[in-house]
Amino acid sequence: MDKILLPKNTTTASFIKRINRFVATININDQVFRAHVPSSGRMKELLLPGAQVLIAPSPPGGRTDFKLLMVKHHSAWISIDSLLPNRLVKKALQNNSIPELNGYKRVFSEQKYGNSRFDFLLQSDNKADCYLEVKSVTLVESGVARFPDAPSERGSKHLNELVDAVAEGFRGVVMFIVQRSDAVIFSPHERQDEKFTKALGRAVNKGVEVYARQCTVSPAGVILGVNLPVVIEESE
DNA sequence: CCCTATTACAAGTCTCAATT
DNA sequence: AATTGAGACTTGTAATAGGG
Repeated sequence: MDKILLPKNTTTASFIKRINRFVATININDQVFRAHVPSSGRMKELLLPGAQVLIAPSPPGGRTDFKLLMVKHHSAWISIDSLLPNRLVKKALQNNSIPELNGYKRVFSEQKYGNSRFDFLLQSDNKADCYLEVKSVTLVESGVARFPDAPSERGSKHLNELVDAVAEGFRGVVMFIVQRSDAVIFSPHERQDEKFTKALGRAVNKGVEVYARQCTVSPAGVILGVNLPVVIEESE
């Protein structure tokens, strides 16, 4: 089983507000602390005032007291650490437990390609190199997991670079890791980022493979779950 | 004057390169 | 071999600039 365990010294707190991209304030026993927000998404549906959050102490010497790990939403925990999916996928690759990506001998992290850096490069002696990009998803709307949570120029750029890689004869894969368990399908967030949605459709047409995975989330950790159907609507 | 648009800044973590 | 520094990465906020 592919699983990322959270540190044992976690506690809960009440979310107050997000100060900026990186910092939020939280309430513990009516005392206010600063907490690092380890995710670039907006998460405005999740980070509501009063929401229960799971936190861990930040390393000493930093500028925040705690780090946000999860937020409770409709009585379910959702992981908001955008780096966790990378660790999860890395573990799964090492365990050879992602059927679509089995059989590669070597795994490299953060490999440069063109002007981008992809999360993983998979290599074997007898097949083409495979570039893999992992995306963290925290937003679900009525069963539909959505990405991105905020318009991102980089997201589209990554997809286009994957298309280039495929055109060169490599294998290109993007994998969306949905850090919650209430999704039924995955679909790009067209309202939020039209460019990304179009880029994803184009990428698929050009041979980039797209997968989405659900997760089982609890305060103990995050377990990689089943595949979700990927639905990309044709808009043109 | 006010509303919109643009811009700079803040922060934590990771990687890679350079230095000890 | 181990440590350090720079750079990339990201959005909300505030300050500033520009147009009406």
